Amino acid sequence: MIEPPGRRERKKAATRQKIADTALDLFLERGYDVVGIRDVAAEADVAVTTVFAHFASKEALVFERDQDFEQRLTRAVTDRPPQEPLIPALQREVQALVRHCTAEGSAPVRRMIEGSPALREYEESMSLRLAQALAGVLAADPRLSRSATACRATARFVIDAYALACWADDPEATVDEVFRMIDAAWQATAP
Amino acid sequence: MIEPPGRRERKKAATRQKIADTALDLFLERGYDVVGIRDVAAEADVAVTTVFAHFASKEALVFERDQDFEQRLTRAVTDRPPQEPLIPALQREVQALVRHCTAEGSAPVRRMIEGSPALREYEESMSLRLAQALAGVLAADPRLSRSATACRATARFVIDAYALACWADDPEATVDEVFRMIDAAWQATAP
DNA sequence: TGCGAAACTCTAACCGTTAGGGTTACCGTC
DNA sequence: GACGGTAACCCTAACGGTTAGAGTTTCGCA
Repeated sequence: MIEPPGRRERKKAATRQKIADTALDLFLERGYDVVGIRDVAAEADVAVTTVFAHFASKEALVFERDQDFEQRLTRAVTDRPPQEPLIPALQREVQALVRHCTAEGSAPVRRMIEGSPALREYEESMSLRLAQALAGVLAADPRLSRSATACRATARFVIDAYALACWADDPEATVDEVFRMIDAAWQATAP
Repeated sequence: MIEPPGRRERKKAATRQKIADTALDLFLERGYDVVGIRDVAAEADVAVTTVFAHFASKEALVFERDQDFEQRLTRAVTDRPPQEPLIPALQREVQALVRHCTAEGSAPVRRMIEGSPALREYEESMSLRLAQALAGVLAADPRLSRSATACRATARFVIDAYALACWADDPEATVDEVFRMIDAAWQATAP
């Protein structure tokens, strides 16, 4: 099924990777806001337009690592075992995502995000998209049958847990504590 | 105590007001993204730099109306009667804020916000600031004595209720429903 | 009256982003 | 193996938000 990609696709992927790597290196080395897109393009030896052919914005260069969060979260809901309750399944997945974000090597990147309002805003807007996707699968799950409002609220609460934990001193404990609240909130929506 | 402001301050306020009014008029009339800052400045008969002396960004021109949300929310917590429980007090205030945002005259503005990703992102980032301020007063309230995490989570949940209701078909019912969830979540944090 | 400062002005740029249009390199087909 | 289509890439030039710098007007106050 999986054909080995042709030269064309390999070159494209290589270009994308090189841009992302170069950008992150430059950002970490000199600072996010003193490095311009033109610098990144020059260092990666591509045209500025090529950068924007691969990435929608300067901020997107920083968050390439967590592209698949949306899929992971929605699958945690749709692919959970038949009798598995919703909240613990979500909690496990959020723990995994948070671990990924607060891993050893991610510390400099997180410090960089913390220091740039533009990056923090971008992360928030990603979270919003995440919450909307999650609300969608919650509303569609026949095992749940909750109101659209309950689904949307729960989705946002879950993303809140993720966002809070990413910046907390003790991420794992934060997820647990917030999910205790989410569980209570979810029970309160039982039809 | 309150001195009548001198000519200087009155002129400054008038300039600010004129810029905001002109901007909103132009935005609603021609569309947010086809109207540039230079257009606004020209129509208001001021320099572009003056616009930015009064407003931090183009988006801020649209949201001048709800500057005091932060103060209103925090006061709803700190100024509530001695024995008044937290959640209903917050719920009332959120209802008021939502009513303000979904009032008759606000419809065109909300449609404009809906149509512009930049404006929606800006609104989200304002919400984040709101949640942080709220978390602060919750943590400081001696009547509550909950963990910092519980305060932060609750604050975000409350802002979620506000954000969801602003875009819901039935804002008032949405606030009520989400606050039923928030109440359950908050009870679950009792020490 | 005159001084200091705040409000405002103009000019000229910086930076992210995009449109337009051209070149190269790969892929599938005859 | 030549060949046409097209995806990836390039360059130039611009647009629009935003800011620095430096000058001018207007106000408040001594």
